[in-house]
Amino acid sequence: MTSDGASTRRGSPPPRGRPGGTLAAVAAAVGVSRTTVSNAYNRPDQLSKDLRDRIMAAAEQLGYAGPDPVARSLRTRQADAVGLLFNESLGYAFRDPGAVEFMHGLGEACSERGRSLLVIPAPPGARHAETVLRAAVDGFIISSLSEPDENIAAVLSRPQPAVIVDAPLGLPGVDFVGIDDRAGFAMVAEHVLALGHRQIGVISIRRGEDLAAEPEPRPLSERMAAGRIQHPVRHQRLLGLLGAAEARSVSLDGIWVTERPYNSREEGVAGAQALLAARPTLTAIICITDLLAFGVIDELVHRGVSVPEQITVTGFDDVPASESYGLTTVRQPLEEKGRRAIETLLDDRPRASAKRVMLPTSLTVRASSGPVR
Amino acid sequence: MTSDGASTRRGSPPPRGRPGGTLAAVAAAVGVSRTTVSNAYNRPDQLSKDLRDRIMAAAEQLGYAGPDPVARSLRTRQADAVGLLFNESLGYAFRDPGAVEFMHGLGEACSERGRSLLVIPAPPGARHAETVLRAAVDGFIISSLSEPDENIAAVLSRPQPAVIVDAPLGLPGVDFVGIDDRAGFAMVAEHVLALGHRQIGVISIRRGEDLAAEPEPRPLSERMAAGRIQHPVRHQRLLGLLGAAEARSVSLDGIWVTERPYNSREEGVAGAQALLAARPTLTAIICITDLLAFGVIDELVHRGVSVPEQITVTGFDDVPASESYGLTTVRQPLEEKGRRAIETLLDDRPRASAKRVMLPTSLTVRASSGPVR
DNA sequence: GTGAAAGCGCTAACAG
DNA sequence: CTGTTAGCGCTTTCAC
Repeated sequence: MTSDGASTRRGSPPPRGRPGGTLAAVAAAVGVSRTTVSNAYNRPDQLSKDLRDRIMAAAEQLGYAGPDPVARSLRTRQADAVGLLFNESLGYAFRDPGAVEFMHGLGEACSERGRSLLVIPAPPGARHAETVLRAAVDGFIISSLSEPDENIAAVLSRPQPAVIVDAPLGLPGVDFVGIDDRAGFAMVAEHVLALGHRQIGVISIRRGEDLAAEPEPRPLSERMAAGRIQHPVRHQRLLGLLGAAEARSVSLDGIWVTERPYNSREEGVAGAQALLAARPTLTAIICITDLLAFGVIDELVHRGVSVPEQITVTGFDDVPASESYGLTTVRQPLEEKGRRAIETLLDDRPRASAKRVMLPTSLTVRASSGPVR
Repeated sequence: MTSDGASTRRGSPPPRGRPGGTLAAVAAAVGVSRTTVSNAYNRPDQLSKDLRDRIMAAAEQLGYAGPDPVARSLRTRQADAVGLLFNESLGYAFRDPGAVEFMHGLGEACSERGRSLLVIPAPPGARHAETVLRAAVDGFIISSLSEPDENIAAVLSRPQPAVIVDAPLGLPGVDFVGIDDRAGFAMVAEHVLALGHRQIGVISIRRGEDLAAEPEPRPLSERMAAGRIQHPVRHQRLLGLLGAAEARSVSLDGIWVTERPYNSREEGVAGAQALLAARPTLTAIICITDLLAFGVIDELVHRGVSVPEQITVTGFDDVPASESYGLTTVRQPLEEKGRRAIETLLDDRPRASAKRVMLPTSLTVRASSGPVR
């Protein structure tokens, strides 16, 4: 396991770095009490300017950079930091433009409130509960994890508040910020169906386990029936598609789905290849994310297949690059999701029950979708 | 100013969230000493399994999630987190694939050591010294900031160790991890020169101030002479180009540079347009980053200009996408840079002097560069 | 304006 | 295996 370094903590390993005095030392040097030095830093208006200057001078000379953050936190019971539990390894998270937008919102909202963001990677399967339990934060953002997760359990066991973003769904008593993935995805699906498409390929994502065992495209109905453990967000989106088809009484027989291990442009390429090989007659490819759709478009262009004349392509998220790609997709306010998450987490007003913030989605029709021919 | 929220901290605002007992309460409930409970969590092998189980049961019942991280940190003098001071706003940082690779390395290295990453955005001009001073971390990574920076001063005033990545250069006594940007950039420059190019456009980046005042391309020699404050990394790269030209006794007259406000594909497009408008005869465009080069290639393809037959394009960094772009560039081990930074920061062995880790760069020639014709 | 006293919650010797 | 003793460095009443 990886998180072992932390538990191997015995003896008193003198931490590296310069010594750095203490508040008490400064007080002694100036000949005042600790209170006064503390005031010099925290309530400058409580001292004469002259005394304050003398204290700061002494501090500087002693190499004292100000109150120790940890000690201060212990005393004030505020860590001035927010923990972010992410569903991916850090590096992977940063590669996903949707995640990036979201984190941007988080980051800005934190800055505005003088909080830092403590990023805690929680890739599926990794045992980082230790890390979660050791995080000095005022609260946690849990971002689109699947439910049975030891990290979530760890977060919820802690006394600090938490807000869940996107998933898991419906954890009782925990604040939630997200979108209606099902309704949102139903919008693109309906759009594609309305254009007359009946032979449709779907590219979704599935992580972990025995993925290699069944990478081949298969009918959507079969896939849904299999009901394997699936990420809630993905699952909701597929349900939206299903609902749209049912609403129109469209047969599910023409809808096939392939599942890829990552959300990346490359997997979009591979997904398109797999789909086209298995179902050469399809007229539309619906992707569960924009990134996958980019890969699909790349592949189709590469093959000389015109979009949307020959094949319609759609995404989901509306990340910044989607506009230049002319991608038909569903917009969700990613950045705002981040902001609202922080806002909700740090909102001190007492509440009767868990808060539930649902952000709007909207269909954005661009050049990548057109009527079937 | 933004960091004000933090300083408005008076009175004792009872933090939200469930109450959550203390170690002492658990000890009392079980009828043992605090040491024993502490041991139950930190040195499980020091107790009988039976007693430990009883303790854990009592803890669970009391809603005690384990030792308070802040109190533990105060006692052990370890925060189990490292601070990352970044030169950009969070969102912008994540948009840069080079930065993403680097952070990936940081993240992985942190995970392996059971550390979290506390991200502190430090966009130029923002006054986040307060945030830096309040961060509960074991040390700081300072990532490619320009020198006169209040945040750097704040970090260095603290007793914790720090390591500088890429820039600022040559801060005495502080560990450094980076590459030789000058020598690295000289490699591509020399490559382009060797291919016979003499009419060369350069796209660099400049942030802040009166940028709008002089966005027009101008001769490189003029730009270097202007000697405006410039980001060290960019400056070193341009120096590398200069050196390569001098080594070949190539006249600087044919080399023109445009500076863009961001490192993005879009700015690459704009840069190419500006350069081509000002210098229609150029046969090569050298970019200071891969991302800019992608934009240049996009624009050239869009114009029907063939690369490299008509115009050679080069980048710098060798981010993952560069391979599929067929971009000639200089490879730097971005992810390893992240790993080594953490490694260096957390290396407890006493050292005589500041460590200086220089990572290798190498020229990667792909399809985007060719002989002048 | 300034100080004395009392802990925040925990872990690390050291004895038993 | 378990308990006793001492703080880590700071902020905060409350009095002067």
